[in-house]
Amino acid sequence: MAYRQTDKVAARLADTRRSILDAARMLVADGGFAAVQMTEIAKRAGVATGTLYRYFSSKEELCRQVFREVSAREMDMLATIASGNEPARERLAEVLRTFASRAVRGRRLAYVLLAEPVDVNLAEERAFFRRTHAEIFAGILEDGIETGEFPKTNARIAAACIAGAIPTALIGPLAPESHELDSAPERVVEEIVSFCMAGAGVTAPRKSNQTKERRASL
Amino acid sequence: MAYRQTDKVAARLADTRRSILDAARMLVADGGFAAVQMTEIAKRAGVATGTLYRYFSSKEELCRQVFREVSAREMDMLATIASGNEPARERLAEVLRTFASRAVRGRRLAYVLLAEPVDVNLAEERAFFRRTHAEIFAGILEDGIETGEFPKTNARIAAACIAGAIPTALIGPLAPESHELDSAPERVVEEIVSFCMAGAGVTAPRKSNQTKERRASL
Amino acid sequence: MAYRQTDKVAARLADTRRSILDAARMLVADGGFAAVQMTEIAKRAGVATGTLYRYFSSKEELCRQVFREVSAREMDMLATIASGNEPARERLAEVLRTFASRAVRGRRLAYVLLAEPVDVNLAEERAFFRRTHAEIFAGILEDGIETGEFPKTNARIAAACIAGAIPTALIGPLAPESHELDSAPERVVEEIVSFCMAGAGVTAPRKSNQTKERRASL
Amino acid sequence: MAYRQTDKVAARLADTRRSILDAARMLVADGGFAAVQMTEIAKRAGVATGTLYRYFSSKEELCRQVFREVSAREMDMLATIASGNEPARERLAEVLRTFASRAVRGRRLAYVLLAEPVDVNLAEERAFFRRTHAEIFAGILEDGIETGEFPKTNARIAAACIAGAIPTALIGPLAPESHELDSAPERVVEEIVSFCMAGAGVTAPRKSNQTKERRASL
DNA sequence: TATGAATGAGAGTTCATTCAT
DNA sequence: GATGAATGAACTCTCATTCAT
Repeated sequence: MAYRQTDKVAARLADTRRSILDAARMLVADGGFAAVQMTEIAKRAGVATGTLYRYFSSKEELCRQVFREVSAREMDMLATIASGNEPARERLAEVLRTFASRAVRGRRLAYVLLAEPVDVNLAEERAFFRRTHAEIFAGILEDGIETGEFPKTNARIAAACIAGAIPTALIGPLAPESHELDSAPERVVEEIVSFCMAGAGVTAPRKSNQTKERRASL
Repeated sequence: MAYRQTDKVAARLADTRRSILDAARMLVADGGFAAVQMTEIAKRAGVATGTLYRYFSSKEELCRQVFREVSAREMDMLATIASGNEPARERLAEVLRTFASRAVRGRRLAYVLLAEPVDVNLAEERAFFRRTHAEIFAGILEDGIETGEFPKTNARIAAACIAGAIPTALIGPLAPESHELDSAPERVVEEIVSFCMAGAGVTAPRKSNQTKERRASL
Repeated sequence: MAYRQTDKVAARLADTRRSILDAARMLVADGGFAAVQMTEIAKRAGVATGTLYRYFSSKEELCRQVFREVSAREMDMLATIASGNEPARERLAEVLRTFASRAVRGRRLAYVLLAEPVDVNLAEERAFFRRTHAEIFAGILEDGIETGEFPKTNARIAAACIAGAIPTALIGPLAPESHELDSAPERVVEEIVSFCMAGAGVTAPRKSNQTKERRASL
Repeated sequence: MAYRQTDKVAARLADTRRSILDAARMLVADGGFAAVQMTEIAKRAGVATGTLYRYFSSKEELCRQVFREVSAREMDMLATIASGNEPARERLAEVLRTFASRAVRGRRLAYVLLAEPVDVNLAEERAFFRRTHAEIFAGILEDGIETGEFPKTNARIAAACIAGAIPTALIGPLAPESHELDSAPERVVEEIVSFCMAGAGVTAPRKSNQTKERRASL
């Protein structure tokens, strides 16, 4: 009885925590970290502002957690593909396609994760995210160089180029006309993938069927 | 009569204006536009806060001016190279080298110009800058495609990839270890240039002598 | 559960709101709307400045509310008398006495309501107040003209004269020596009523008992 | 020679002083004392802001001087009429007409003089003005009471009523429709004069020719 | 434990006044 | 004596954080 009760309580606590993080993530997706206000998070989560501080010691802490959660999902997805058994060339293409197509859907959130924020507090989190991100790319490149699939280049730098090229090509006014992105996102994604793979010294393989099936909501 | 030495006075005014813009630019370079405070600008410029408002009608106006100044310098420099008579391949390499090597020095500022801002007020300025920026790259690519130097690709998307790849590869924790950048920036720059040119379907030409001579302080 | 004693909480909120409005009204009475400062209101109300903004969206809104409250009380009181069944002559006398005797107590506040403000924001409120005010007088005058109690004159203009004469005669240095007002306010009020009624073409009736009983704090 | 030079200098000083006072008066007429800014006065007067402080020790001092000048003109005009040899009844009518018709032209300035300002600094000046003003009316009333022309009343209070009735009837939204004032100001003035004289216990005499000729710009 | 009203430091901006020229 | 750029205290308003209930 007591045990179940505790269980229930713990579940409720976890639910509240979830609500808060979800509310915060939605706000971040809408207006970036700079636009997030504690009052607004509380309102959306259906709790009082004071309650936020029972779950997170500060706004900074809450924002970091949001960042961590969102970026972890992305990194896991890419890491899974990267650790596969396919040839490096195919893994690279798949990773690039996944990265790019997911960024297309959740452009705002992708920007928040990838573009430098004004919040200095999140720099650390972002550093970790970007580093991991680049390491995934670099890992595949190194594999390919080792097996001779790719020409010998500085894998770290090429990885960084890729990590920058993709979101920039997709986000903001630099990107192709928005309607192009909205009407034929796959074509844009393929162009970007081609550019990056060419940059790494290989040609892009045909698109596999797997890619399509991955859930694409960021 | 008072103020007879109009020249002297005008010079002093121009100096003050310069001080303010310089102070603001330094703060922007340190923490981005969002972190800029009028009080702090005034303190660094060695003037009172009220003085700022004699030169700029609002914080927004001052920030826009800073943005415009910094971005204009960059755009002019790249546009000059782009409009040269050399083959597209050489112009592209030169533009990339200039862009990259300048960004290496003023990394923080380069980011501020290129990455998406939280400041809605500056969106207009940035949009113009990014568009112009990408158009410079795209123009060279199109030239090269027309002359047959480059394979046929979507110049706009490739341009966007380049515009993203370079600063990302240079800025922040994604970048190669800082000491690598600081000790041998040229090697890093060359790797990036290689990547981007390969992405566009050509190989990078040897570095010309011109590049080195351009002032590289952002 | 928290805040179960909703009544108590609501009462406290209402109290705070009251404190703020009271503090603001006192400051307005002291120095007019132009002299009101949010910091000072907060200090007098015993709250933080931020609290003011939980109750009123801006200084303007708060000032409007103060104006509305004070003027509504006055208008209601006069309107009630004006809508009575007594002969026009008696209603006019009663209205004048009420107006005058109330203005004697809250001289400064009466001025603020009636004299033209510098605050543009309040112009709307004041316009409504003055119009309503004058219409009450004009209504009685028109009634009296119709029944033949009063000679035929321009009721609107006479009403405006009355609305101006009374506070001016009572407020500020133009008024009879203050000690006269303080020691025998009723005599002064009667003289003013006589003047105004004579202006409208009738003689003042004897003072009824009702008048005395109306609460006279503005 | 030296004498003439000094003379010239003194004249120039006087001119500057005049320009400043004129500029200030214009601004006061436009927006009241609260809207006056030193910078703006200087600009209109064609001098530097610093120069203002060579002629007036502070903004307050300058405003007082403006107030004094404007009010002196009005008081002199009324005092001259009041000190004439005509019967009290005629002098009262003339004074009222002059006061009212001048106030019609310079409504804004009339308000500034008569309605209580928010500036506490000017209270003293206004007190003097209003007192003198009322004394002029009261003097005529007392004359008339003495000669038996007017019924016995409290002259001071009646004077105060008059002083309040006239501007209020003319200024602001309480006043008859503006177009009425603009199209037929004389009719409105006559109604007001009638009201005030009736309030004092006499009937208004026909309008004399003199009144018309007085310059009516406040 | 949850509440949400209250807090108050700090933001951008204004303007009467000063003082080097 | 005149100039006008510079001053900085004071204004209104915001929002992360706290704490009595």
